[in-house]
Amino acid sequence: MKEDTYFEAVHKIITAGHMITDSINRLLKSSGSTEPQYNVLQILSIKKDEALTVDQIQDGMVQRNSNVSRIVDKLLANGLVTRIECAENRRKKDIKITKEGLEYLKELNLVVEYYHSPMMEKLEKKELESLKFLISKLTSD
Amino acid sequence: MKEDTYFEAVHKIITAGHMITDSINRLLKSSGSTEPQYNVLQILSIKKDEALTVDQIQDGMVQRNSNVSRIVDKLLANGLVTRIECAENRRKKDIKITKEGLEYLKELNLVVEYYHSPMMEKLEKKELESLKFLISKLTSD
DNA sequence: GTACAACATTTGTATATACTTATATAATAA
DNA sequence: TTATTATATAAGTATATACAAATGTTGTAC
Repeated sequence: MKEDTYFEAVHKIITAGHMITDSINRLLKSSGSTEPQYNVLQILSIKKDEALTVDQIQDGMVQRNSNVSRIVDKLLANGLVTRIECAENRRKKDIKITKEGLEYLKELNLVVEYYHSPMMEKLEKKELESLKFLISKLTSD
Repeated sequence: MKEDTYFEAVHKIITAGHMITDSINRLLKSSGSTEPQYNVLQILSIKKDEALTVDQIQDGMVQRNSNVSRIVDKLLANGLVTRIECAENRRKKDIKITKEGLEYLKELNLVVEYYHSPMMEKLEKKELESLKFLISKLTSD
């Protein structure tokens, strides 16, 4: 029955997704960080020369209910990001990753990549592309 | 590059998994429940005539760090499960879903199925099977 | 048998999260 | 202008979660 196959597939997506973030979170904690903090640093690092607002960071977060303000508070306290009032719109905040933040992110990336390395060999490139395609199709509106 | 494809695929799994559980959690809260509570009820309903221990329930949980004891406390307070000392091993607890629990679960399932119904049409049976296969392969040890 | 380790669950506690409300700024309309 | 509404972020608060420690039970070595 198709319905059963659907629920099995979705269950696999859900458990795999949670299992991966849980494992990474545990590893990151050993390095003094957390998955949400890592997530914010990563988002900021993509366009490391331009500032992002809280909203823009929120959009990229895995856990959508993350309180980015408070996560940024913590990163700020550790000198990993800067947060200044946006010049054009003083409601917004310009948040940027610092040089220290980028350095620290590199360390965290090593930990995360080490976690992924065995999994990375499990599927061929074609299979990974197929996986991407199928999930995109499933979650499209 | 294969590595990029890998990370894109994994990112899709993670965001899809979290997005689905978040959405379902929000819906369940409108029905007076939560995703973890629903998860426990579902696990208990599969073998509804035999009791499960805290450990066995834990194994089936999406969020592995769920404190099953406390989730069961809440279900118990609402009469949805029973919890008695296991006869063979008094360290264990025999937890069972009640008739009320099964009825309530039916209601929750309607809500959850309604959420899934549009997504269920997105992929063909063959595609769902392929998805299952790929995630299994990715997460196998 | 008594001690000691292992096991199953619960409880304590600090932190994080979800959700609401508040604050401040900006945009719009009368 | 000055209300009014919308927007962006932060703060308040209750609940949930993560992790450690405690409790009670069983298994095992001596």
